[in-house]
Parts: sequence; C-alpha cells; structure tokens
Amino acid sequence: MMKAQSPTLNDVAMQAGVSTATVSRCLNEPEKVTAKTREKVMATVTALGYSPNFGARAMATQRTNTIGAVIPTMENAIFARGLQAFQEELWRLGFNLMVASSSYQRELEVAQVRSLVARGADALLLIGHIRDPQIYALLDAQRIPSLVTWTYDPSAERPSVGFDNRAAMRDMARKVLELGHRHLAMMTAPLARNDRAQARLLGLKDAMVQFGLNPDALPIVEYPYGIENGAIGFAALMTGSTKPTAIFCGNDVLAVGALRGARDMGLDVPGDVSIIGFDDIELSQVTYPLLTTVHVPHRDMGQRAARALVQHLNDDAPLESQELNTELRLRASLGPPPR
Amino acid sequence: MMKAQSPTLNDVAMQAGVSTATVSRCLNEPEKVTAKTREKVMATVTALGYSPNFGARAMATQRTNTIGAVIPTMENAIFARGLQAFQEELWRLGFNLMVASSSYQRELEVAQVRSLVARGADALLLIGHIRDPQIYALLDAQRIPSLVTWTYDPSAERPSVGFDNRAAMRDMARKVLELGHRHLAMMTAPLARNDRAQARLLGLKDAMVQFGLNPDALPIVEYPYGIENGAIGFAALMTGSTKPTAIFCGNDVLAVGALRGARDMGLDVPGDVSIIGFDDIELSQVTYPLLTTVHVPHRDMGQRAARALVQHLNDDAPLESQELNTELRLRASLGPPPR
DNA sequence: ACTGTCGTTGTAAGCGCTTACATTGGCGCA
DNA sequence: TGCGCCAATGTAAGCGCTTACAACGACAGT
Repeated sequence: MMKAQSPTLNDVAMQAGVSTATVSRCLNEPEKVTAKTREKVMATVTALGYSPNFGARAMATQRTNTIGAVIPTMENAIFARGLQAFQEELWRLGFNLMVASSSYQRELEVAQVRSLVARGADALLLIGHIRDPQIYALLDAQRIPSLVTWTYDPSAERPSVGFDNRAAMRDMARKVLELGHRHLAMMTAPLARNDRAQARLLGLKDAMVQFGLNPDALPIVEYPYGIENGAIGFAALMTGSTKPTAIFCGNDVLAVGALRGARDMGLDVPGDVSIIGFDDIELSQVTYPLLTTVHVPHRDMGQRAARALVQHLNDDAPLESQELNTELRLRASLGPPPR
Repeated sequence: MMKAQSPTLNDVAMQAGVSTATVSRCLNEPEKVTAKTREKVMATVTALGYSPNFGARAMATQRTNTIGAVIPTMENAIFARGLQAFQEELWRLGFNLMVASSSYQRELEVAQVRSLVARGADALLLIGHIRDPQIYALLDAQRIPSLVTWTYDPSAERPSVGFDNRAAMRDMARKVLELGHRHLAMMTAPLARNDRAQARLLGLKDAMVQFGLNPDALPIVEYPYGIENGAIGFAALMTGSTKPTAIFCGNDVLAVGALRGARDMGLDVPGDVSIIGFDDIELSQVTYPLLTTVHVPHRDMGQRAARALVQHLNDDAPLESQELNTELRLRASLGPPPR
C-alpha cells in the first residue's frame, strides 16, 4: 500500500484537462482565466483536496509571506499586546508571523535574526534601535527590510514606528515638578542596550534641568522586569539619607512593585511618596491607589508596523518613520509632596 | 549595474572547486567530508557570505523546521508565558515558531490552522480539545502532527500535554468546602467551546456533590477575560438574594477584578466573602489580599510540548499525552465563611 | 476573404537544494 | 604486483511551482 502523496499542481491539471500554468493562474490570478475553465479547475482542486506545496511556492516566488519579529520576551505584557496587534493585522493582510525572543541578550538577538532570515522571513520587526551592527549588515546583505518599533527616533538611520520615550517622560516629569516635588528618584529596567529605558531616563533629567535641579544627583536603581523587583527597588530607594518624594518607574510592572513595597513599609501613596509608572497596562488601573502612568498606544503601534511592512513588501512603498502620541494618565498614585 | 544576487550553493561549489553535493554535505553532514575539503568549503562559504535559500531547502527536504501555534490571544498572560517557554525550547532544538491567534472564534481557528499549514508548519500546537472537526480532518489529510495543551484528557483521541482542570478545581473546591462554605458561586470565562473553563466548572460541581450540595443551584456568571469584567461579575453575583460566601473564578484576571469589585462595594475579603482564582499569574501574588489560586506549570508545559513535538518530527517518537501537576496556593483571599 | 489584434491557454525553463547512485582513487592484503 | 573494498566525491535527477514566451483561435476592420 503506497503512502498517499498529497496531490500536486500537476495532478490537478491532468484531472481537469488543462495545463499546470492554467491551474496556477486560477489560484493566483483568477481574473486571467475564463470563468468556465476556472470553475472546472476549482472543482477539481476541491475534489482532490489540493493545497499548494509551500516549499515549491517559496522557491518559485522567493517569498514566504511570513514576517519575523524579535522581541525581548512575550511574558512582558506590553510586548505581548503590541505583538498580538501586529499578528492580527498581518493576518488580515495575508501574512504570517514568526516570533523569536532575545531575552535582552545581544548575541541571542543576532542568532535569532539569523534564524528567522534562514527560515525565510520576508521582513523583520525589531524593538528599539540599539543592537549588534552585524544584524543590520546581515539584513542589508540579504535585502531583508526591517522596522524598528517601541520607539520613535527621526535621527536614527533606520525607520521606526513608535513614540518618543524621552519626550513622554519629560512631560510627565514636568507635571510632577509642577506639583512641587524636588526630591526625585528613578527605578528603571537595566539601561545597558535598552534605548527606551535610556530615553526615559534622559527625559526625566531634561525636566530636572528645566526646573533648575541637578540631574546628576538623581538616585537611580536598575532592576529587571518583575513586580517583586519593584518592591525591592522601592525599599532600596527609600533607605537613602534624603528620601525621594516621587519615584519614577521605567515601566508599570516595577511601579506596581513599588506600590506594594510602599504598603510593606507602611508608607502612604501618595501621602508619603508619589509613584509614577510607564506603559499603562491594564494592571495599573486596578492597583490601589490607581497608578499614574504614561499611556502608550501599543496596539496601534503593532497595527501600523504591520501595515507599513506589508505595504513595503507588496507595493514597494518606502518604509517611513511614524510617530505616535503618548498620553499622561494622572491617577491617584501621584499627589503633592508631603510638607 | 546588476542587482547583486545572493550566492547559491553552485557559486560556492565552483569557487571552492568541488561539487554542489560536497558543499551541501559540508553544511548538513560535515562528518561525511574530509577535514581538508570541509575547511576549504567553509572558507568560501564565509568569503561569499553564502546562506542557503530557504525555499529550495524546504522543497528538497519537505521540511521547514517551523512549528505553528494557534492560541486564543497572546494578551492573556497565561498563554504568553506558556508560548514563551515553548518558543525558547523550540529555539534550543533548532526550530522556529509561527504564531496565530483565534480570538476564541471557531471559524477563525480553522482559517489560522489552514494558513499555518499552507505556510509550511511542520507541526502544530493547539489549545484545548474542542474545535471544528475540519481542523483535524485537514491535519490528518496533510499528515501534520499536532499536540493539544493547556489541558490533559487521557480520554480524548488526540494526545495532550497539560493538567487536569477538573481535578484541580475539585481539589480547590474541597478545601473551600472543608472551611465551612456552603454558599458558592462561579464566575467563569465564556463556557462555549472552552473545554478548560467547562472542566473547571465541572470540578467545582463534583466537590459540591461530594459535600451534599445541589450543583444545579450554583450561581454562574460568564464574563470574558478582563479585570474590569471581574469587578462587574462580582457585583452581579453579590446582588442576588442569597449572597455567596465564596466565589470561584475561572482565572486569576477575573479574580483580581472580583477583588477590586469587593473593595468598590466596601466588602472585606475574606471577612465578608472569599475569592478564589486559577492560574497563579504573577499578579495574584501582589494583590491585596493575596489571591488564593491554583498554580499551573505553564512554562514547564510549553517546554514539554516543544520537546514532544520535535522528538516526534525528528525521531518519529510517538506523541504521548503527559499529565502535569497543579498545586493549590492558599493565600489570604480565602478564609472561613462569615458567621 | 484576409490580416492584425487580443484574450486565453499551453510549453517548458528555471528556482536552489538534497540525495540516490555512479565514479574515483587510496589502501590493505594476498 | 594485482585485486577488492571502502571512504570521499561527483553526477544528475528530481522536488512542485511560477511565468516568460509561444501558440492558438476568435473576432473586427478593411
């Protein structure tokens, strides 16, 4: 008993009494075929349960209709959300998504990019501008288009779709300073090779300068993503000699941890200390007190990135940078400094 | 000026003065080639910056080394976490991950499976057993192996790697009943076509029967994933004539919402009502009060699923079901019923 | 009636890789 | 020295699809 091979284009052609070219056209450019022939062909396609061989098609067209994304990790809700929107939009446009994760490791990102390219990704989505130059060399050599997201930087060489982390944090910091806070502190994700985190820190310092404060005096602690770490970081910041009255967190997860840290230490938020987040994940709307944070349009960003890449691939449209707006969400965790 | 085509196997072969077969062997089965030739070939590979053409390789081998996963949505942390582990393990084993999302829609899942298969997925990861039979027909016809996760059901036809949702909830419910609770209620994700949610409900009813309660009298509300919905659902359950003293939630997100709903209504947890979650996402360890919930080994599950699929593809090992253990995490949100 | 045009279909040449099979040459053994 | 064996390498036949180009036939214009 032979192993039933799945039917090929040729099988369909013979069965329908036409050439392979005609069958191919029915499938890919139906308008170029008479209605009668098309129906006949489509009928046999269904009858035989034919579905095109992926490898052969990829080889003939040099396209896979697959786009790759290398993100730090899906476990971080903000990446998951943006990626979900990205995938949904790709789907709508007839593309598939391949996902790889770099765990914030430089070498791993290189390897993942290599792998996605080797697996036939037509284009790539990347997070942030900072990475091993090998990656860009590779992409250029293979002519793989790529788009940077989660940040917007018109000065960067590569196109990006995202928001201005620095300006957003600057705006938020101004609001806090206007409330009268003068003792600030920052808890951030590890800064090395993370241009978003760096930009947010710079934004905060910008505002400090504007208000006549010395940015070099800003206490800074770095902790990886995680609620628990936020609590630890909070404790670290509050044990210094001059306690901050407002703590800026590089993301909401750290901020939620800080909120918890405050409760653990019996401190009132915002009575004793204000806490500010960044991202506006769902979580920040249910903490107690509600978290003041910067709202980032993750879904919109994912969607736009997908559209931009697909239009580039399909219509050769140039990949242009797009800036999205963030919004301050002033909630209960921010108040005037204690007197 | 010609567009520089990327070099092919043939280019490498000519340059190195060997045949294409030898080059191919250097890349795929290096031990079959003399060290001297291998070095010579590898040198030209690097010199030319050669990298194999994906389509051609896929066509020749009938493999893409890519595995697809269709999940409801990455925005749900439990799927994101399991998927992340799945991806990491696949990477370790030399495979790539394609992701599609069904948004809990039956037809969409069919389309996504079709699309992943058309895009050359060698195998598929699916969530739960319930789905359109077309999907299994398609997978069988194309001989695409698949593995069901997030549930374990030895009675199902298809192999699954996961945990017994029903037993886990039954165990939790027993604990609650032992504490003296007799007025229970359930808030669940929409039950239709969600065997995990259904199983959890059944587990709760099992325990009720065991304790002589009438399971048909159990108040049940269904709400989609979302903290906000948890608060709404909580309010709905607490406005009935006989108020429950313990509310079981189908997942932690709803439970956190319920916690918030309780605070909104000025009710004490667990003084006035106990709240129980399911999944043990990070969030549940930082709520106030800490959430009692069922811990699920999502990462372990993703990892095992990856290994099982890859071993099946590479070594033709049979796809066998694996049951993973859950654990009760009894925390502050559960207490004895109010007297 | 003849020719040119155009819309439809067929022919066949790749696309770049893997691999079964053929070939070669070096080595051990008689 | 000659033979056989085996490891190393080469030859070439696909894999299944797309698409440039050829062929064909119907139809309109003269």
